[in-house]
Amino acid sequence: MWQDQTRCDQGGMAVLCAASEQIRTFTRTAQQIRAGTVILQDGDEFDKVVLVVDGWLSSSKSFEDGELQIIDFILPGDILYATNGDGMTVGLTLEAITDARVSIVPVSTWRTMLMASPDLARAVGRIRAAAQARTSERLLRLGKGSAPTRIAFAILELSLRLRSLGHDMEETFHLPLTQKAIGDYTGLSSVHVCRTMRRLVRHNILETSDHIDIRILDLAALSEIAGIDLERLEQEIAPTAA
Amino acid sequence: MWQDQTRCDQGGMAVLCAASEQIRTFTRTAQQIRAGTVILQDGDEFDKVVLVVDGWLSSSKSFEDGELQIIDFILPGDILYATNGDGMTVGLTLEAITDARVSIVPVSTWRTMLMASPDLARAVGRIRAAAQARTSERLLRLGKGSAPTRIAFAILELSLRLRSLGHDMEETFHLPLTQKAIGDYTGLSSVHVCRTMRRLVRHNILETSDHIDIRILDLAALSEIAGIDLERLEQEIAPTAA
DNA sequence: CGATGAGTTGACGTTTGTCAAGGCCGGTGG
DNA sequence: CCACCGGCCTTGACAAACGTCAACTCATCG
Repeated sequence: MWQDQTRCDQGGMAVLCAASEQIRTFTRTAQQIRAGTVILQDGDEFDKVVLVVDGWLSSSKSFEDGELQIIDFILPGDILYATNGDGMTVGLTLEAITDARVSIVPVSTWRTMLMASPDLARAVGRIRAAAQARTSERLLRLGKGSAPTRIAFAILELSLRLRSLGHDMEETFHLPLTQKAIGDYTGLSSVHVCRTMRRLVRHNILETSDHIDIRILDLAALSEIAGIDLERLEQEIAPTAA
Repeated sequence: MWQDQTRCDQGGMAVLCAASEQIRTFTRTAQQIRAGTVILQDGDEFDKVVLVVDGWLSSSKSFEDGELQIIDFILPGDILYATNGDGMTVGLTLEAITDARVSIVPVSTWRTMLMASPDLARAVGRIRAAAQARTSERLLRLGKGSAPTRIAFAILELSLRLRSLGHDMEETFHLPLTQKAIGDYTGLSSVHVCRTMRRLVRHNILETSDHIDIRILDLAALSEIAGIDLERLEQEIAPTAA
């Protein structure tokens, strides 16, 4: 079981809490969600803002034939604006990957909070900018990247995000994901994810234990395969305090 | 040459103008950009907001080897928040596809405007939500869609966006794009774009003239190939007045 | 102890990219 | 006016990447 729970006083959550006392209230009154629960279905009516306090969520979309694509993983301190351009419905399925705690805030409340605290508004702006930058990087790799590129990038992206939540990058880190989930995130079949990860292990770039506890052995090589400059990526996708 | 210029009193631009007198000022003082001009380079320092008044822009990212992915087309009435999570640099290359007119607004001015006009803030929220919904749909198709699915979707997405700018869907519409650009948008090679579009033409789903003036003959078939319900897609990606 | 679900590996088929050649069109310079 | 050139589209032949199917292992759980 995944017990290395991230704490709400770190990463994006810390930025938010620093910016607004009211956010801290939300972290206390957040609702518990059990792993596997579907919180929102693509097409539902919903116009609120979702604040993740703890745990991993995924937003996804799928075709009618069942083919599913994970749009993003949503980690503690992230904010999900899932509502469509019509302002009434959502275009994403939101699911808890691990046990999680989320606050669901009506837009009117949210807007009032942003108006009341310019610091909070700036912090939220940074968090949204970071999410958008991540999405752009991923679009590039889904469109033009090979399987190794996509997987290396996913691993580095998630390890950076975990690091900003207080994990150490030198250590082995655990992703609460199956290979199928990684495939749904990278647009690959689970079989090909397996093959590609085995190859990275054989080349002494990664080490795995329990199939999905990952330790990066050769960060430079992995970054090159991912097609990134690690420091630049961190600037892009890690929201900094305003 | 592309002369069917969209006008700033339609679509998203109309929504914005209705919400704020100040926006109308920006549309008058916008700067002219010539087709082909690179406005921003991935990595530049830049923390302003770009408002498109007229013409087509593209935002893109690329690998060091030159492989390029168009992240989004930016049409009149769209707003580009290109700044990264660090609040200082941009993670996108912004280029004018056609002659264009854009306003570049400092974030402080922009924030002040949003604070001053709740209507504007709501309209901007809708426009951002629509852009995000479009991106999610495209992520799904880049990850799990076949070439025909991606191309059919791109055509329908763009035709919907043009329609909300006042074009008629029954008519032939012109995309100011080469097949290479469509490939960069859909993550395909230009050769495969060509093949796939020829096949759609042979099946009497599309008709083309001048290679890229498109008329949709069988909207139902195209929607099915794209994997969408046309009405639902319009709800998602067309910002409605708040 | 069987059942289930995840990972692993091999064989094979399909989709898509790459390379190459040719055609069409608009522009440019003699 | 014409020859030439460069882009872009088109098509075919071939190669590479990735998905699918199937079988096996292993750990977990009831």
